[in-house]
Amino acid sequence: MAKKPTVYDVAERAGVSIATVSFTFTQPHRVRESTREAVLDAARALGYLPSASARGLARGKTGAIGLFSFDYFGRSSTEAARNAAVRTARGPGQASHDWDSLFSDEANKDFRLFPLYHDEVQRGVEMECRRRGYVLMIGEGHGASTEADIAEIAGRVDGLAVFPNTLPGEILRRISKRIPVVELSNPAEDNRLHRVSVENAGGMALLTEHLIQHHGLRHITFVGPEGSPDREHRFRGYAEAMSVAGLDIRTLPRSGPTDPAADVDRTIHRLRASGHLPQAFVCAVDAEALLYMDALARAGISVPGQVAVTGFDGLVAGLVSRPTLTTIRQPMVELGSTAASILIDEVTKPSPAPVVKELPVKLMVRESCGCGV
Amino acid sequence: MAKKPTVYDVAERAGVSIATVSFTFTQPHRVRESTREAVLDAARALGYLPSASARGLARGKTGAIGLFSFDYFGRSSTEAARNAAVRTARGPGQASHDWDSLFSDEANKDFRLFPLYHDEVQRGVEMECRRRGYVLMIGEGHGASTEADIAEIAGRVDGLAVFPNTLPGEILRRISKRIPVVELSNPAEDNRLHRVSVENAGGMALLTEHLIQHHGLRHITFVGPEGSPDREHRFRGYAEAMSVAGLDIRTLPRSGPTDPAADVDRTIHRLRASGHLPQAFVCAVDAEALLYMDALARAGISVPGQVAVTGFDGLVAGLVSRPTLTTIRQPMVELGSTAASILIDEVTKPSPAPVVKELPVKLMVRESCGCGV
DNA sequence: AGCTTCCATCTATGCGCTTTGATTGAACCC
DNA sequence: GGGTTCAATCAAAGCGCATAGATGGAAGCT
Repeated sequence: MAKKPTVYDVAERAGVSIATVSFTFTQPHRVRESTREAVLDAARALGYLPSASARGLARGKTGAIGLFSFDYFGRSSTEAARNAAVRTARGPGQASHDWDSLFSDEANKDFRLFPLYHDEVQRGVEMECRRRGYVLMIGEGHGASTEADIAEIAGRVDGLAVFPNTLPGEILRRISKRIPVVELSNPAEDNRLHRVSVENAGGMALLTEHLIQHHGLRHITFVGPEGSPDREHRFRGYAEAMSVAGLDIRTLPRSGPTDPAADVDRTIHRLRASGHLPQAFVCAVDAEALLYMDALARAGISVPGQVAVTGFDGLVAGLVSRPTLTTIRQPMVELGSTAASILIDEVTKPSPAPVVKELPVKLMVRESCGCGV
Repeated sequence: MAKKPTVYDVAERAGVSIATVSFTFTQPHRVRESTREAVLDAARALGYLPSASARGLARGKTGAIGLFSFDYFGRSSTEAARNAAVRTARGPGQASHDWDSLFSDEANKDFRLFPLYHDEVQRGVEMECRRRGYVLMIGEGHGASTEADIAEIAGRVDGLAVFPNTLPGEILRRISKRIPVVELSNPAEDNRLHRVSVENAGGMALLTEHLIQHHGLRHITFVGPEGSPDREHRFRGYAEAMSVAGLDIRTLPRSGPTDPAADVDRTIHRLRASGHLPQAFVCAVDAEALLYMDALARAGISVPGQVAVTGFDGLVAGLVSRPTLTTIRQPMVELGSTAASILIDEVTKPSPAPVVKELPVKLMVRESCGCGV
């Protein structure tokens, strides 16, 4: 690691001023061909690479977009996907703790075995950044990220995309005064950030209507972990479709994030005991649906024979599960690329008002609703 | 986007010098409690965030690690995983072009549906970076990346991890003079980069021995796309195990990357016609194994009944395929975290010689070799 | 020839921060 | 009380680059 060469070194070797060196890299047309060659030769010979820090400082822009994502440990959705994979791979008879024996690497538990929601979104961001000549900086956080964590990212990008519930609202508001911030969900509060979301309500209404009209179901219960704005919007779609059809709206709480599988087992048991098992569980997210399919299988209840189950997201896990999962697929990659696009536009030319986009979703009719079995 | 506040603004508001502001953020113990509070209050009031560019320039380090990865379009391994997913989801009778109808988003073809090799490695890099207080910068490339592409990344990180075949060797060598570079594979040439790889030869030997000793197979053919150093090392392991057992070494070329499925179909057809179908195909990578399992199924040949198939990598796709794939699992997450770790160590305290690590692999005995069916 | 234009290049400044070495008081000691 | 120490703070010098404005010279025009 020899001392890093700078514009000064290149300029000296090429016999020009540093301005000329800078120009040959940033505005080649302003430099005569012959001198340009000389500069490039010198740069090559010295192994020169422009320092992004200096460049960013001088220009007042970094040329990078940040994505603030989850950290991956202990998230229940990840758990659910893990379990789904095990069930699929080993058949319903196998307990899910077999997982570790499949992939165990003592020092290296592998928590991430399906491309989940945020993975696909990240891919979209990457693609758009690349297309527009930006680079991507990845940060990870959890609700309680410290100021320092986030400054580490926010200080080095021109725009920031964040998943919901990864950063405290107050910090987000502060950051958004300096750089554009786009949030990837329906609004939890009116914080005037840029925003890209999907047709949560419309999609869920569509799905619910499918169960009502195509399958003639009437006892349909909505389930799913509370606390996310997306969940509320989806519930609204379900509720609307049920009202229109003159059906009762029913929803079940979840006691908590500890051992969700056992929690769902208890719920199923209680419902069956009281004779109130619904004809369908409409779940707020795929991960929850997989959890319910698992629990129903354990209880010896056939899906979709006795009870239908649906999800929302469109994870690959729902495509390889048995039965395959009827769900609403979000355009996750597009979600990411749209977010990046908004940010880059804002960097270039700020708009006075927050940009809000809602992307269409798509009903994926598969087996778990009772179709095609 | 009001004018971004700087140390000067904070210093003025807090009634101190900029040095004191800097110290309260970087060496809090050096400033008196009361002034520290004053500075932090001022910073909060102004919405101050330190500029990473300025900081990087002043410190001579950026605090970021780069990962140079593939771009995702048109890669055959991705194709193979896609097809495996379809086969799994729809049963062997369904053609794989059904895929698009499953997930179609006109404007947004979704090429990335399983966590492939590089996804898992990336996760490892992310984890280690986070643990050590670095941020991650993602770049994507293809063999022909321009100098400018790569400078964009290399100029803004303290260390760079690269997948093999993503950057021309000469550029890599140049970059490695300025910042540590670690390559994620066995060496293609002796370029004196840092390196982390896995026991390619040993793992493949182990797998081959399993087929020979446990299943008593004797006609075993090695297949897999050429051109990667990893492939060569794996072939060596296979060849050694065969030699030790006194068996013939056989390998099949692949005609090219265009329509690999048809290519494999032809290969199978030709082998069967000539009566030389082997008892097992030992594949250099999981993706290739999935391709062979597909082709064999299309030809009406039972796996593992008539022919065994094995892979190498340990992708999730091989866990959900039918039959499940016997393979060698690489510790991919650990591969990534080790790479990041090497880089960060080098940034802190450069070592005189290239650091080379080889990680252990693990034999995953599943169904496609003939076990447990 | 004398004028203007225009192009290629250079000089000089500043981007926001870190860090060294200097300065100032206050506390301490004999 | 004079000298010593130490903690807290500050002034100033870069870090490597972009860029506005200055400069000089060649070409074009009358």
